[in-house]
Amino acid sequence: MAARAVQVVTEVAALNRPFDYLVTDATTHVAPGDRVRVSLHNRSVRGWVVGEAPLERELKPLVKWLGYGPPTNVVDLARWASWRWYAPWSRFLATASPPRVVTALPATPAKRPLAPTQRVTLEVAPGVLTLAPTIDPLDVILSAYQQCYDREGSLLVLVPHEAWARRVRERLVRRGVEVCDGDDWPRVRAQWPVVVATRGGALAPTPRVAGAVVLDADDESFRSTSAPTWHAVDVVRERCQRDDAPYWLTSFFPSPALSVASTTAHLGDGSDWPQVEVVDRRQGDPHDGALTREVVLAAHRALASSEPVAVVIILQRLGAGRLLACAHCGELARCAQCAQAEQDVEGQLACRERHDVRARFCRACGATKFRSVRSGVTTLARDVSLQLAQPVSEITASSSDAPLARVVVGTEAVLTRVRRASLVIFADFDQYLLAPRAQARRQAVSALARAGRLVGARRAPRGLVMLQTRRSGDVVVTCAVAGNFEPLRLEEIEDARLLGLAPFGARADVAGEGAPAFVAALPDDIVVRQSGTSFTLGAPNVTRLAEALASTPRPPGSLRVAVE
DNA sequence: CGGACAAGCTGA
DNA sequence: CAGCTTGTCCGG
Repeated sequence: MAARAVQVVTEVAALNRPFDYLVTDATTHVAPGDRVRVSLHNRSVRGWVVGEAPLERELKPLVKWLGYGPPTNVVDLARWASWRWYAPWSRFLATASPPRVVTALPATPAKRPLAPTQRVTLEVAPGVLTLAPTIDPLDVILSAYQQCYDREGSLLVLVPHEAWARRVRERLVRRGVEVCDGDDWPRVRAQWPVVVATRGGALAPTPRVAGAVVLDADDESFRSTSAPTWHAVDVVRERCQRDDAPYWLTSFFPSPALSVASTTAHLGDGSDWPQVEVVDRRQGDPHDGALTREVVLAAHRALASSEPVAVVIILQRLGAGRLLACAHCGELARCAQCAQAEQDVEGQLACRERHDVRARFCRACGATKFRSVRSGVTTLARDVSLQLAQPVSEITASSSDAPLARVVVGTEAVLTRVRRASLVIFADFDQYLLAPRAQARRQAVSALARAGRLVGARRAPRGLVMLQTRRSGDVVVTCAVAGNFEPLRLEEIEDARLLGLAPFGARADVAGEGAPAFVAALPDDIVVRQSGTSFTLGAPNVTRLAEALASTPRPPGSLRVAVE
């Protein structure tokens, strides 16, 4: 047999290119994607075979075949991702590889058709789907499964969190679908009929995708928080285009990046959103406690219902949501005008609206020492318990599953822990509206949607969501009342267009010792703004940004590039 | 990245 | 001039 050579990308991230090695008698079966051990500069390193190489000179031999790696389509996809997010190819190959060596693959089961009784009549066209809260996303998955049934390859289903992924798998198994966990590397590699995974599943090592579904595609968890900051939804879109496969992206409220230039469809209408009532705190009695009079009345009506959990009260603490309490008497620092909590503002005290910037002393006892109170939820729970004369359960992301009282107070974590309620109250909706990050408003819509699931928009009697706010004219609030978020979506698209945000532009942050030299060498059409020691790049689109980054020589010194 | 090797510095 | 540090180069 003729001698053969292969290209190998190593785990040495700084060497972001392949090296050629000779295939030995012991490694004749190596195929692209396989994990191998090679000798590089007198070091023994692991790597991935990424292709065949010409045999034009003396080459070092492959040291060892270690096991299976991603299939060729994912090797290519990883290379695309490394270009798109300016990161080493090996980083994405590692994401698509098994944590432990895999030397054997299971046999793939045949796809099984859904039982006629379980078929969904709903036929959802591929694209971006605006899903009202009461629509069960499982119907979208089943519809996608039916539509992709005759296509070769796996149906890839991505969900934001593992707990949700587990629930989706269980429900699909009950319907007789051959489904596997995205972490079950050998099965995914063997092209299992359906793969349900979280973010990393975008690079699932299935040799071919028949189609893909991403639930809650706007969820932040689809973006990697550590470098490279790649986005699973972009990877899925690219992957489906490569395999000529359809994809469905669901969202309560599609972001501009998702909905512009995609076919979008709506599932459900205004009546699938909860009934929303606004309580304007500007007109309320300032002596009301944490809950206004209207809310207390509504809570008592809800307590008369038969729901085990009648009332859910949400207090989202965004950003620096700390309260200051007097270290001497424990009184909270509150604004004399609006009674909202005061924060430290350059050594002085002031509420968020800066009604009265005053010296640091306690109004009750005059002491000047304050301590920071972490738990706004605890304080609220105590107030609510007094106001409603009811026992109250507290839920935060860290609390354990204890039996719940009929009134539950907590952070947004409540929305995932409680299944049903007849009334959901947002104690301070302004937390979302006043937060500096634009993302907070999106979070508000998502929280409203999840609250809608709790109170069941279609159930009779229809449940209720109440918003305590001082900004009743805010577009988020008016959309919530109307059960129609189209005005907010159009506003977001306009903002994105003006600011050159996705999909109307692409950005990257560049930092490190090499950053000044690097940005100076970029092509002219890349806009560079300096902010402190780092730089922000702006380009007309992601393709142009990636091209510009790839074509610019890397200067000596460290360089951290975060695309988008 | 990290090993190899060369050039530079130090001290007896 | 041995022995050590620091810098630059380059990998198949």
